Amino acid sequence: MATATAAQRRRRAREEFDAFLAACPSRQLLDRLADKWVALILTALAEGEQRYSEIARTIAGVSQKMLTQTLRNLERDGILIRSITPAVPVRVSYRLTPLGESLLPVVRAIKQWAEQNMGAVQDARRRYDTRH
Amino acid sequence: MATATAAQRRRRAREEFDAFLAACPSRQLLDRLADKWVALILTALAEGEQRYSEIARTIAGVSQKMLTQTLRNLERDGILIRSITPAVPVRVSYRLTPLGESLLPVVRAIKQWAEQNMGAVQDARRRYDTRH
DNA sequence: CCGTATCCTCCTCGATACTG
DNA sequence: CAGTATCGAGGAGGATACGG
Repeated sequence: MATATAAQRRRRAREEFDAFLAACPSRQLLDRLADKWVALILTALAEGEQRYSEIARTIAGVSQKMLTQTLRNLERDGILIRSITPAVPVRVSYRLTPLGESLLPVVRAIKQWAEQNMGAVQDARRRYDTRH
Repeated sequence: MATATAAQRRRRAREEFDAFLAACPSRQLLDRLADKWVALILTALAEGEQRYSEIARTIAGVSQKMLTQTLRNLERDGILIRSITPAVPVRVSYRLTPLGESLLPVVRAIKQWAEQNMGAVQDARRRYDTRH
């Protein structure tokens, strides 16, 4: 039956494309940067090493779970280093690696475009919404 | 009761932070760019005007629903223009606005960092995974 | 102080079917 | 050709409670 075959072809094409996207470096980077808390963490650590609780205070809206999870992901990616000072209570600090620091210009480029142009985007949205 | 008050304070702090993030230009831009299909659409349109079906063919993995939805969002944001040629069947074309074109260097910066450094990230992940 | 473990909710996205 | 409408599954992320 022709329709079934067409549906199967579409499914297969999608699976292949998903595999392509999963392997795509840009896609992977975009997924990381888009994580709700990554840009904020990178910006906080741009000024130097910070303790867990300092980051948590700076980024007042983050939950413990998400902060820990995001920091772990970034550590795994080699973007930052986690160092534990064994004391009571323990002291855990995070700082950017050179790889992490090399990401800062990209974050700043995004920030700069946003600050220069999101106003125009807002205007465009208002115009669109009144027309439709 | 002290615990209830602390919980309420946390909730309130989070709500304020959420409002801050919702208004943050960088956050808004990041959310757009991170949309699964936006970077691909921008890249496709970087070469010039394209018809709906051309974009759909180029981005083989996208569903009709998501392609239309993403294109509408980008049109609403003033990133691209949708033009309809009344014929049978109708012909709908999309092209970047100057605002949309100004976004291309940002996308390219992301792409460039990814292509240069995601290899290092992959290596870091492998090292991390074998250690843990 | 710095987490881990569960549960639960919202929201995105894909599948499918239908239309001018 | 270029959509729109509806439904359902899965995952992200927050609330809460507990642990070294």
